[in-house]
Amino acid sequence: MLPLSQTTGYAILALGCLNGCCGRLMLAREIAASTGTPLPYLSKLLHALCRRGLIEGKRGYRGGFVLARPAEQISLLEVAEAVEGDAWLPRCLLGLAECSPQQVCPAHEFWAVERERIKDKLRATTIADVAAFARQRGLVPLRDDSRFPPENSHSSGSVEGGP
Amino acid sequence: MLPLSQTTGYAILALGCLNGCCGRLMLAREIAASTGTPLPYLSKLLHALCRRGLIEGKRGYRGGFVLARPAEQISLLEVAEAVEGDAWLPRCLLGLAECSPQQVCPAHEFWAVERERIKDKLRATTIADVAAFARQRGLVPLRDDSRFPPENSHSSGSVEGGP
DNA sequence: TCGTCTGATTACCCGTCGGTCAACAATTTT
DNA sequence: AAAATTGTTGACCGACGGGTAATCAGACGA
Repeated sequence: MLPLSQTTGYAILALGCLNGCCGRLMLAREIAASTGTPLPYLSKLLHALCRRGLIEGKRGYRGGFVLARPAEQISLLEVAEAVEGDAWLPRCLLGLAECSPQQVCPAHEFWAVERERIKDKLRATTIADVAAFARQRGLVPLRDDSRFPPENSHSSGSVEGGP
Repeated sequence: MLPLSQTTGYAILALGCLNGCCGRLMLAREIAASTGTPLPYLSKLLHALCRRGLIEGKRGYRGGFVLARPAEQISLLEVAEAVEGDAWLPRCLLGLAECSPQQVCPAHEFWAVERERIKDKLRATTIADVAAFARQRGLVPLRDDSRFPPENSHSSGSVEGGP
């Protein structure tokens, strides 16, 4: 259960990325560039997050993604459960398949407490908190507004092309 | 890093099993039956534990396995590191590949503390503690002494039987 | 309607983990 | 030496996570 998968890490970064782009649609391509996630892989992940109601996607011309709710209302626990699915079930710390309330392993009580502590931490941490981390990496503030021509100007929206 | 793998669980049960068979050689077949581990899979695992110096094996007729040290001196942390190997390296709780002391994730400090707490628990728990769990399952006390005809009334525990 | 932009989907590749099978090698008894 | 017993080893399999490529399908502007 414990260390979240790399895929969940991608999801967390992607959501943090969307948070930096307040209200505006963000392209999967941009999120991929910002977070360092392979675009095709990210695409599937984003779709899954759509199905789970964490973000909203719009396809076609001027499509993209937005957070479905304010970042402060999306906990990492929610993200973890959305991405990890059934793998998020509590397992015995020692890897004992037979460990149960009837047959408790030597670390059973300890692990129950720790697990709850960790879940509490994930519950208390939100996507908004992740923004600070993302900003450290200089990844969020892309804000390539050339994609959103201000209607009163007809500037060509050539999307740079990246490094 | 955290929930130990199923394989480590097998190793823990196997070692606990050997503990119940104080000093005597135990067959891989018996360990497999007692712990519910597939025999061929267990065989490789036992061999790995031999290489890591946790147990000693003897092949051929009247072969088997014994603990290399008293069960009280074998910590679960040692078992985990022996079985999991490099996978036991500390990873970011959130699955962030870029998480490092320079770019700390929102759970970095928290996770460092928790991880140490868990390692301490594993360090403090030994194979002797596992025996209680194994006994709960009624798995340990096989003790099929018919395999050990009393040629010498007092088994001098001559396990080493050097080459 | 057409062309283009965008996400969605399908198929496939690779490495690891848990697991199985079969052949092999070592040791002791006969 | 032969046979019986036991651990050892390599090949192989299926499932799953991470990753890639190519194609499909929806939305908008002209």
